[in-house]
Amino acid sequence: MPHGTQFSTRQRILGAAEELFAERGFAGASLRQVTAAAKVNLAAVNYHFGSKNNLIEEVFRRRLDELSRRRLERLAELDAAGHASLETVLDAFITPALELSLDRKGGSVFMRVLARAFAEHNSSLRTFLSDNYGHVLKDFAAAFARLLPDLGKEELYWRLDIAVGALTYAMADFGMIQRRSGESERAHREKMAKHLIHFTAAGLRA
Amino acid sequence: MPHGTQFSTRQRILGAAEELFAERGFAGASLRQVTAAAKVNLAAVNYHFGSKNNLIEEVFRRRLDELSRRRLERLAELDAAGHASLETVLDAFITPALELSLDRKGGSVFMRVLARAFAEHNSSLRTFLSDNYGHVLKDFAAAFARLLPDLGKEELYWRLDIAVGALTYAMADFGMIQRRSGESERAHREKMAKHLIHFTAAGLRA
DNA sequence: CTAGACTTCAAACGATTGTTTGAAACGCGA
DNA sequence: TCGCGTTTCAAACAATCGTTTGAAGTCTAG
Repeated sequence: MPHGTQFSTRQRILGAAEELFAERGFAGASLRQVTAAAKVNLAAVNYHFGSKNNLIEEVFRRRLDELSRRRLERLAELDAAGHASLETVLDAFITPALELSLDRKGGSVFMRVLARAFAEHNSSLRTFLSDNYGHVLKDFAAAFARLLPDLGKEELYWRLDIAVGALTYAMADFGMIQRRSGESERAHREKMAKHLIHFTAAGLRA
Repeated sequence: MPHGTQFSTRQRILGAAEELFAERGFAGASLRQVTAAAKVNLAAVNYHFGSKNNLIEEVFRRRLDELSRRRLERLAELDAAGHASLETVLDAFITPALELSLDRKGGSVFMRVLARAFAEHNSSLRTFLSDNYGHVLKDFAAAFARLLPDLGKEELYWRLDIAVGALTYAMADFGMIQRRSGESERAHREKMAKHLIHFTAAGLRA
């Protein structure tokens, strides 16, 4: 790492990798495709990141550090203000992801990558994500436990597991509903978030 | 195709491919790994299936033909008997997938492969699945529309999209809940199906 | 202006990818 | 037993994979 800002090459690689991993998967996107899309030299990946695996982890770290911070921040605000409800806690989890998606041109690029990670069952990637960001899910689970005191622990965990599935799948835009022509990406995603919160809250209450 | 039964090589390849695609993805599992696991010659894949892409499609066809048939059969039974409710229709969708999972030693191998297909956003695989098995989802959507007559069409589609996400994710066993030691795979999966139906029905009603 | 750390580059490394080849082995009807 | 369609096999194809190399280029502190 030198002195001045080093955004250029590193960030270009991360951006291109994110899009190609979302589109073709981690194994399906080659470093040559990534570096070509980023318009940098092939060797730049191993120079800046060491290996393809490290690049993959860095793609997650770049987004998840801030995403986790924002989620926990919103959750803490709710607890402090005494405004915690199923709907507001779900909103604290979803809205930061929504904003992240809307930061980028294509929409939910990173969320698609994140959903891919769930499919990697025995990979070291799941260990990496669980080790580094598992505490976020734990904090939210504790908040839901407080809001649903009548639910047994096992019952609660089942419902949370299903809820995470619904959220992951929907935020990754894996479904069949297409954005209506003329409707902005923002409007489409916000409508989805609204339905998602409504649906999941009802499922958790059941 | 010769005279006698030809289960051996073809079926061994399909079984090994299914497991490796579930574990490493379509791009991540090579034909050499597949043929080694199936204990057949490398060239057998191209001889029996023509290409890797055709093999992938055949992995789906082998399971989805019967799965779709059973799902529609159960749905038709419900309609004929007048027993259709949110819970029973969800059961008609989930139980056949559950039985398919329990047919095999490892549990939900094929369901994991199926969930991988959802992540392949622009691939020809999604087109193949949509073209050949889209009518199943359509029939179920129609059944739900009849059961939720007060819901607007757009509202209904949003909820169904979210429901499919929850079902896909859960049936693929992507969640964090582990089977309890001492608990059978069957008992674990049936418990999941019960929670899944309860959660999703509540979300659809909302 | 020079020394030296940092970054980029073209080129190549061996390994692995999907696919093709032609010969060998097989299985059954005639 | 012969002959012939079917299947298996080892070997090789060009292409692509992740990674490494050493030289060329860029930049700033001194």
